[in-house]
Amino acid sequence: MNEDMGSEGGKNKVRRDRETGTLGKLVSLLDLVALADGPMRFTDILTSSDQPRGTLHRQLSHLVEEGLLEVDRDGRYLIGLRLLTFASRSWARNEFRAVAEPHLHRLQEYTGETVHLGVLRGAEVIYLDKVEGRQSVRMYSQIGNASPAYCTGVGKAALSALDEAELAARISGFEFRLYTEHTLRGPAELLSDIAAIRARGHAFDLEEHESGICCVAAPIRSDDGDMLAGVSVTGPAYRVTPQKLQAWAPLVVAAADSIMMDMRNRMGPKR
Amino acid sequence: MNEDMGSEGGKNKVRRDRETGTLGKLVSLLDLVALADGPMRFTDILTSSDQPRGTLHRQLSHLVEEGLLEVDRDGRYLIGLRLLTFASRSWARNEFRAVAEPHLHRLQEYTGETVHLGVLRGAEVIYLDKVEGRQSVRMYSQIGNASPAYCTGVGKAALSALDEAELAARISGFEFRLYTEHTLRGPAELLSDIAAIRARGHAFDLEEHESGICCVAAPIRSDDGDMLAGVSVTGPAYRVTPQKLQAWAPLVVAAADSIMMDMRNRMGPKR
DNA sequence: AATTATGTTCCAAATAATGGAACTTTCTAT
DNA sequence: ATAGAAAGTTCCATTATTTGGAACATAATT
Repeated sequence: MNEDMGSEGGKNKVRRDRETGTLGKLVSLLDLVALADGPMRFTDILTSSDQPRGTLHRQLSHLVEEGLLEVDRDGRYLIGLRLLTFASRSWARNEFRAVAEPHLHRLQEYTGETVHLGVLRGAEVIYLDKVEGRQSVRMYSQIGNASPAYCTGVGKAALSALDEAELAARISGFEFRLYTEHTLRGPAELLSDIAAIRARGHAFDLEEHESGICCVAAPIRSDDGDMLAGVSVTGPAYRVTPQKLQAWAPLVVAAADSIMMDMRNRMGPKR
Repeated sequence: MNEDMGSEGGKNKVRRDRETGTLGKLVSLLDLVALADGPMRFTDILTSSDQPRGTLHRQLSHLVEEGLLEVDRDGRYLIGLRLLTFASRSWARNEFRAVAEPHLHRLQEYTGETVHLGVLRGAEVIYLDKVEGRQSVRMYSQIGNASPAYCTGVGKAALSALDEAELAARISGFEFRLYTEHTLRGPAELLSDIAAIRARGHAFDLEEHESGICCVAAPIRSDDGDMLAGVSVTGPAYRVTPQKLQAWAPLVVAAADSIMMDMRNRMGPKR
C-alpha cells in the first residue's frame, strides 16, 4: 500500500523504494531540504543523500531551474517559493475545505477557541484550515502541516471511522514516538482510545502531541469512505478544561455532520 | 475576482524548452493541472499535453504516487495536498518573511487596511504574507499567489529598485494584459511610472490589477540586490482615497526600510 | 603561495523514459 | 439489455536521459 513513512522520524536517505523513477529521487531531495533546519550547502545534501556528486549537482540545478528549490546568496539550497504558488492553488481549489469553511467559523465563534480541519493521509493528518479568534501572530502556521494521526484529536477521530481491518492495517505502519508524557504509547493504548471514541462519537487530545494543548474532535467521512477527515476545537489546557471540552463535543460533532451533509449534497448529483 | 493565471502566458503545452529533462515535463503537468478550473480527466490532460497515452499515464501515476497530484473518486486529477505540506515548510522557514512580520503588523494596525509582502520572481510577484484587520473570510487566499509585477504596487515598487539595464531586460519579457481600464498598457507607460516611483520612493496601484482596489507600496532590496521585494497597504478605492495613500506613503517606506535594516543585521554577520 | 575543501563539467555505460499497439473497462445510445 | 464507442491501462522493443567516476575549476584556509 502507500507506505507514507513518518516524515518526522526518518533518516532521510534519498533512494527509497517507492517506484517512481526519477521523480521519486527528486522529491526525496525536496523533502530532505524541506525538513532541514535551515539552508543546506551542496556538501550537506551530498552527505545525506548518498548520490554521486555529478548526479546530485544536475538534480539540484534542475530543481532550482524549475523553482522548486532556491539558492541563497551563499549558494545554499532552500525550498522554493514556487511550491507556495502550487500550494495556494491546491488550497484555493479544495472543495472540501470550501464546504467546511462556514462551519469552522461558526464553531470558532461559539467556542472562542481555535478550530482546525484536517484530513488523514497515511499515518498523518494534514491540516487544511485553521480558524483563530483573535488574530494571533502565527497566522498560517498550521495550514499544510503534517502531524502523526495517533496523537492528534483530528487524527484519532478520523481513524475511528475506519473499520477494524483497515484500522489494524494502518496502525501496523505507525511509528509511536513520545511527544509528551501523555502521548499514547503504542497500538494497544491507541486501540482502546479508539474504542472509546467510537462509543462517544468524539475524540480528545489531552496534551498528547504538545504539552499544555488540548482538543476535542469529531470524524468526517465521505459516503464512499475514501476520504477521512476531522474537525477540532483546540486551546490551552488552563483555559480549555475537560468540562468545556465535554460541553463542546456535541457542537463539534454537529459541525462535522453538517460538513458531511453539505459535502454529500455537493457531490451527490455527480458520480 | 482575482483572476490570476497567465503565469507565463503560455498555451500550456507540456514540452517546453527549459532544459530540465524529465522533471520539466512533470512540473509542466503539475502546472497544467494546477491552472485548470477544476479536476481534469485523463483525456483532458492528454489533449492539452501532447504526450503519448502510455507516457502520460505513467507520468501521472508517478505524480500521484508521490502525492503531488491526487485522483478524485471519479478518476479525475487534481493538485495534491503534499504540495501544501512542502509549502508550509517553505513559508515557515522563510527568514525574510519572519523578519518582516512585526513590521507588517505595525503597518496594519496603523492604517487599518490590509498589508501585503511580496517578492519579485521573474515577471511576477509572489505574495509571501498578508495581514488583515478584521479577520475576513478569505484568510489564506493571497499567500503564494503570483501576480504580474507590472500591475501591482509591490511589483512596480520592486522593479523600481532595478538599474536601467536589468529593468529593460526584464520588461522585454513582460506580456502586458489589460486587467482593468487602468492597467498600464505597455513598456512605455510602465517605464514612465517607474521613473515617478523612483523620484517619490513609493509606488501606487490605482485599480490597475483589480477594479476598485488601490494600494501604496515601497521597495525592499537586499544589500547585494539579488532579492527584490515590496510591502504595500491595500484597500477598496471608496475607503482608501488618493489622499490617504499619499499620507501613508512615508509609513510604508519606513516599514520597508526597517525590514531592510533588520534583514541586514540578521544576514550581516554571516557571509 | 601552497594546500585543502568545495563546487562544476565531461562522457561512456547503465538505466529509465518513450510511444505505438493491443487490451480492458466504462460510458452512451439504441 | 446490447452493441459500439470512448476512456483508461498494460506491454515491450527502441530511444533518450540519467548516472557516476574522474578530471577540472574555483573558493576558502593556512
